[in-house]
Amino acid sequence: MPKTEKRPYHHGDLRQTVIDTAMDMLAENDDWQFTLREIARRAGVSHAAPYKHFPDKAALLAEIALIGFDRLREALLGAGSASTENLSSVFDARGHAYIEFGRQNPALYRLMFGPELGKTANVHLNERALGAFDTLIDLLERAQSAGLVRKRPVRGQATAVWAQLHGLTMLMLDGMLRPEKVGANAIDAALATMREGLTL
Amino acid sequence: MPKTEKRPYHHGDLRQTVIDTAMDMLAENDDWQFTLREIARRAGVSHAAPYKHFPDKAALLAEIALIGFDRLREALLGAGSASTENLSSVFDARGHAYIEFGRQNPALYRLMFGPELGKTANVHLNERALGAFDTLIDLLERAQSAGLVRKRPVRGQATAVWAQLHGLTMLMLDGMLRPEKVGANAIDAALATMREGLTL
DNA sequence: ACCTGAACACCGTTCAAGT
DNA sequence: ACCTGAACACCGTTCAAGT
Repeated sequence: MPKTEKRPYHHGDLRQTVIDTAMDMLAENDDWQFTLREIARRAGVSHAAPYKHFPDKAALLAEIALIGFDRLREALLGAGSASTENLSSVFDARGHAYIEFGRQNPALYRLMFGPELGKTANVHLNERALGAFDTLIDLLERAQSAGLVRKRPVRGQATAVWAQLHGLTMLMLDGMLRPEKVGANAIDAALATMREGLTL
Repeated sequence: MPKTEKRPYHHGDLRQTVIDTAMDMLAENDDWQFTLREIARRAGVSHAAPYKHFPDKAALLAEIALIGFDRLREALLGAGSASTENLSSVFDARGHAYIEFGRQNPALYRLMFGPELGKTANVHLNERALGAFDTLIDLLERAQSAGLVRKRPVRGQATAVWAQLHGLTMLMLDGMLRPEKVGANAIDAALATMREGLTL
């Protein structure tokens, strides 16, 4: 809340304020072009102040991407509890939850998978990103045991599922899934095709 | 070839030189962060000169993205001629050709699907991008008639295939398909899963 | 018709100096 | 321990002026 008030010389919790401000700005555009200087402006501090809390812009981006992956994981786990029964509805629910996360957080999603996180961040990042991946692998293993999914190497299946969802999300955000070209509910149709690749 | 020679006041074909130089710079990095000023420097002209040939940076990006889509289409058409027989090997060949294009032109591929082309370009761009999509739809229709592919709405299947390939390509470029996590040949495995979603 | 040079309004980043 | 102000080396873009 406290964004542009008059502040004493010492801010209090500038680090968190910088992150929050960046998140706010992320929510304002489809693309995520925010600038450190504008964050400082909004936070009411000098443009050099953030450097006391983050070594550089890339470090802030990495921090934010981590938050993004945490939120994505929560959104996925929140969609359908993974009881051994009705596993297929869990797949459906999570597939839609994934794409919906992208639709509702376009700039954040782009940042999470953008090339700006190249070197430094990817170590920590992939840890958490691939946490959700492990959940997917687990789900597929149980679905195979339950006879719901073809017995194939789960890692390959998980890769296929993730790439399918990521691809759909990205093409949607890029505006490439135009209804005239691709059909009205192309996303549902694509998910159905994917399901036929998995299910027995 | 003629890149940094001494030039007369009038360049000759600066427009093409700018495009070529940008393409060269695209090939030098995994990500595509080139700057108009550096292009001008390499081309041996003032940094204002390119503005006589492109209204702004976005226009140059759009031009280059178009070239990228043309090259991708060529790469796809070059991989397996679409005779009615052995359609499934055509699918395989083109799937691999798609991903291989991304691997060999990472910066160009990222630019083609990047958010920088948002407003202006997407009209013309989608025209050509979706040209390849029409080819895919045609392929799927014939494969359905030949009894090789499940009879489902082709647009949905085409969307699934494109999203799968785009997702795999992007995750690969982002370094998210690490062999330790995802298996050594996760891409082939994912493509196999996709094929099982299509074939009878 | 095409290009240059200086200028404007921005960046990210650094660093001595302030509180 | 945390923040500021000025400074540096860059951008993209514009525009009068040069050839």
